[in-house]
Amino acid sequence: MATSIKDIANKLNMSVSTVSYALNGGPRSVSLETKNQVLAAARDLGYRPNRVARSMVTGRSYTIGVAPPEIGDDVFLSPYLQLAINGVANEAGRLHQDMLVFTRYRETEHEEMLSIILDGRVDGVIFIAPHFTAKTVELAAALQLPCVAISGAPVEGVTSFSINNEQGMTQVLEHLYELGHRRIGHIAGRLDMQDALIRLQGYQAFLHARKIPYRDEFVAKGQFLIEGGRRAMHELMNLPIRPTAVSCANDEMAIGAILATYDLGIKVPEEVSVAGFDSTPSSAHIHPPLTTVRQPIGELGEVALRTLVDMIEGNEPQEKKVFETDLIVRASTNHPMEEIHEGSLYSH
Amino acid sequence: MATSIKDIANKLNMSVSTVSYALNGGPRSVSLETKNQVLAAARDLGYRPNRVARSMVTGRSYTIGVAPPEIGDDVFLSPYLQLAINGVANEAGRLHQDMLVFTRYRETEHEEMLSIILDGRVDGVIFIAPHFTAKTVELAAALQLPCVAISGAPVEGVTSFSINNEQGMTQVLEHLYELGHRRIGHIAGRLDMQDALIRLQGYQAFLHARKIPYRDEFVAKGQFLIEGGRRAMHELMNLPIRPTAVSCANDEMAIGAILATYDLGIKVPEEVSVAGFDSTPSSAHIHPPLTTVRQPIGELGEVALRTLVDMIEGNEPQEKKVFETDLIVRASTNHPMEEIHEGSLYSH
DNA sequence: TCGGTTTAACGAAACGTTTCGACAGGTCCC
DNA sequence: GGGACCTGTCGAAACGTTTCGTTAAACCGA
Repeated sequence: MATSIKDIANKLNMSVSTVSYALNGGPRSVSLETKNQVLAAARDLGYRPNRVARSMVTGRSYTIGVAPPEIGDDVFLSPYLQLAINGVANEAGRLHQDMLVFTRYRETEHEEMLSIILDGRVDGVIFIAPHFTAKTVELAAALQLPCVAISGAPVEGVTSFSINNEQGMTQVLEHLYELGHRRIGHIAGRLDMQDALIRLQGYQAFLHARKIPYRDEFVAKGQFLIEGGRRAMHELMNLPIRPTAVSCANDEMAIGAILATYDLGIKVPEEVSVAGFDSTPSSAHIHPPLTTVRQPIGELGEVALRTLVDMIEGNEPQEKKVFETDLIVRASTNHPMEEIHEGSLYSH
Repeated sequence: MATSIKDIANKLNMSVSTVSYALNGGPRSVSLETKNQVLAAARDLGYRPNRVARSMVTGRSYTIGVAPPEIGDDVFLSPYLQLAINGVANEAGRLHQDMLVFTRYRETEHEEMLSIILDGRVDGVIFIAPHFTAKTVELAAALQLPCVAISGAPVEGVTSFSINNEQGMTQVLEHLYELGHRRIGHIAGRLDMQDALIRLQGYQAFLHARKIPYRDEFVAKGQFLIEGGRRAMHELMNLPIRPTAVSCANDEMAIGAILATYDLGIKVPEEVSVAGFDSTPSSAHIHPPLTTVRQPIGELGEVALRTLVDMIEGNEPQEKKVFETDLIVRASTNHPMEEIHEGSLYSH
């Protein structure tokens, strides 16, 4: 067995409380001599404090929970999650918190999930991109568990951090519009996730504002995945009348879309412009490099963690915060070809 | 306060032990009537078991620790770590283990790190790509803590999972050699990490076996990072006599190397071949797509976790396992140009 | 010298579980 | 009808801490 505070107490013929005071430097004082004895004995015996026992009495674990979106296996392959978790981890390190990742989200219902979250191991939870169909976040918040969400849009009654999705969509569509595009397609993400839905709505709103008729066939679904984007792009490019530009709801699908253009021998951006969303690292390396919308995902993670720790410390939670986006123009977007070669895009 | 087992006992005028038996279905039997009463009361009171208290007495937390390599901020941006952790998380979910990520590695010395690891929150630890200069792994193993390492090479006295780095290097260098390359450069990783060192040694061994003289200036250091690879490639391409092919110790540096060729207006693979190592997702998307060595990082993570849980359950640890690698040939490598245009590579 | 404060230490309760020893009552079998 | 055995329950100890109430001694100023 590992050595405990009691072993030290026995060895030195002291009470455990004295040893505890000596080890922690409080809350009562001990004589310098005692303190040195205890420290020496602790070293000799290879004592290591048991944080589980401590957290039983203090109620603090200095560990925060991270709940990824329920997307089955391979959650950690999502660049979005990677960036968010990286931000959380960076800030957690600074604030001396460890990070408990719940790996069993997928197989659980709200009740079971809540039990996992509330079982005492963590002081609070960060939900990353929760499905808005899942009510776990709201329930957890209602049960007084400190928690925050990084999500597509503010969550009712929960401290949440999101980006201005409408703004981002407007930026990228405005860019395409100004390049001269009028037939703009959209590859949508998982529509059970806030970001996907709001970006699609932003797309529709933009068309409406510009008085461009909405065509159902110009919207394809890509599930936020590379392969989904690839399939969706095949669909769009096989239409009798193709879009001249495609805005994708995330970079992974945009990468898939570009891979589809390789398949089909279509040139980007000469024959079709492709834009992404998120500004993941890969977006800069694909050929051609992606025009995309930068959202400060890592920063969201950092701020979310900082706020969560704040809430745990007992401070008033802020209600929400919305981050701004930037357009990053790279080589995957340009003027539509028909301005140069009239009609050439109608080929099938 | 959250409701406890004692609240249920009070409400029903039972002893806590009976309630515990009813809730857990053992180890003693309870009457069906009692059981139903307890279950109903638990539901009514919103009871959730406190796993911290349970793990105090059982000694099991059903949580495994993940210790990333000590590489400062932005650990989660490393594709290698992402793939490994993804594998660990997948398998952890299946085996009902949560994953505690230690975020404070960087600021701690062995002793402090050990205290964090051994503080009772985890049943065992997976070390991912530990520096071989850091002795934390060995110390943890010596202290009887179940632990495994995913690392560049087997670690003395520790159950470890690694890939056959020599094999991988031989595969990629053989490929370049057969394409006709004789002036082969190498961009090395962080030489305080096993993988980097062994790959460099593999490079040297290959040259020796092929009787190609080793040139110091053909080896540049890239720290396993994109920017490092880019800088290193600039160095190599500015040599009076350039290598005609460059093997990089990981894909990120290879991507950096390709970015460098963009900077310099050098064509890949026409003027210089570039090969990576790891087969990360991005390697397939960079232009041109990277020839690289596939190592089953995710699988390593899965097997490591499964083995760790096995050890926790008390089974004999296996000593180590070495995984095989495959060469993936893509468009970034080809015959050296000088076979076609003699001497053209000497231009500076 | 005396009351009051400070310092140092002890013992015990508490956190929420699990599980062992004990015991009462019932059933079974020869 | 008496031991052996099972079933259901209780009380208490244990896990390793922190911290409160208490006490005894030392110290201080008037």
